[in-house]
Amino acid sequence: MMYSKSFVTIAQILDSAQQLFVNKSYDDITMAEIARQADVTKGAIYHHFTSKEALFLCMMERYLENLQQRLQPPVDRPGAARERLAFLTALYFDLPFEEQRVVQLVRRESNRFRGETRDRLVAAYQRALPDQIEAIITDGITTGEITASDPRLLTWQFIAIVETSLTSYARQQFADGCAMATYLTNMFLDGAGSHSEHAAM
Amino acid sequence: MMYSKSFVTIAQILDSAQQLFVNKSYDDITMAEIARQADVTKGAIYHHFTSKEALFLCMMERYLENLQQRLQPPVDRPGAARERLAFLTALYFDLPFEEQRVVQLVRRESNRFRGETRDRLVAAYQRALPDQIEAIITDGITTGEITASDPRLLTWQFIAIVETSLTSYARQQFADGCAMATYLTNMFLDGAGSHSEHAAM
DNA sequence: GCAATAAAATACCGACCAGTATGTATTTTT
DNA sequence: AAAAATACATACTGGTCGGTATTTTATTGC
Repeated sequence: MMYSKSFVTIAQILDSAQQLFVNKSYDDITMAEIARQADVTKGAIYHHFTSKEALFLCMMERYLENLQQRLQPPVDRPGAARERLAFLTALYFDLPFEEQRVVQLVRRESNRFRGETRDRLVAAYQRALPDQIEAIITDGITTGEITASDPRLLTWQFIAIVETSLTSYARQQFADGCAMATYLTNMFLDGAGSHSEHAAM
Repeated sequence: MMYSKSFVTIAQILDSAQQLFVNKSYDDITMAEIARQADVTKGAIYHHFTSKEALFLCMMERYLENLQQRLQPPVDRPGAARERLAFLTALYFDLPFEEQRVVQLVRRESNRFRGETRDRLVAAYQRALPDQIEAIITDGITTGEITASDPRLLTWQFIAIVETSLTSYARQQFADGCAMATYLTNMFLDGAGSHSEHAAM
């Protein structure tokens, strides 16, 4: 074994696929395009992946598994939910912008798939983001820091708020990812309403 | 003149297109499928619409214009931002569930288009939702009811929070659309953190 | 260094689908 | 009621793209 050549090729293919799928929709990206971007031929891709769908899934699972590990520290460590959520969000914002946007593919493209592909895609996403955030939120509810409400709904709301920042307009409003993470976390916990005891920004 | 037969046919086509596009992605829906659903032929569709893209755009513009008018009352009337936002959201939830989901097509599919199609799609969406919500939020900032922050960002956050409710799981947590609208609005204004002076639910 | 096998390139196939060309029915106008 | 315009149907085409069959090249075990 030790077909290191293969691993390099596979990584090239996955990287190229990721880059292309982020900027265009699944159907708009052709296998030939991915091959060209990866500097290999279509035959090489089909040697390593059984189908376009399998390639997409593999790329997403690789990305999401990496994301999951990257976001683990604030989940494992104890502390105030506010700080842990802000920390997790800041870690996410540390990624290159293009890599941040890959998570959006789950929502954008998952409807296209059925059966095992869809299940695995959703499961990988679940592990990478909602499960980890929900763990922090559940802790926050236990300690009374967060209002007792459905944790899953709260998780979705938090993710939704963070995702609003994935635009160039939103980026311009903040100095860096850390400031943005703090703002978004505070917005989630304190809301947009005026109440003197909290500074939302 | 005024061939009423055409208008019926056109409406059938647009209704069918809307129904199909909500449940599957743009590329997965064929013109033949739309024709079959509308009980006409592909020729009939191409008689009334120059292209698939034009049909999609026409359908969306029709929907968004209708949505805009539907959501106008709380924008025009004065009052507390909290009540106006909750009212607007409740009006939205009064739509059949399938029609609520049509707004998601803007985010899901607008990347597919370029040039005029994209511009018109985004503009129609802007008029129907963000512009109207931003008007209320801006008023809320003026009166001090909402914290002074970028109104456009706040608008996106509000929309994002409301969109989290477009799942069957979220529906099950609430008795009706009005309760859901109140919860989501309060969540936006008061946040998820515990603070005795505000009841989040 | 030589099979054996994996990796990658080339050439091609079949299905699909947006869009068109063309013909026919129906309605409106003259 | 003839002419003209509109509405719709059918059959077809051109091109695209996922996938495969086959050949060539590189790598590995012996």
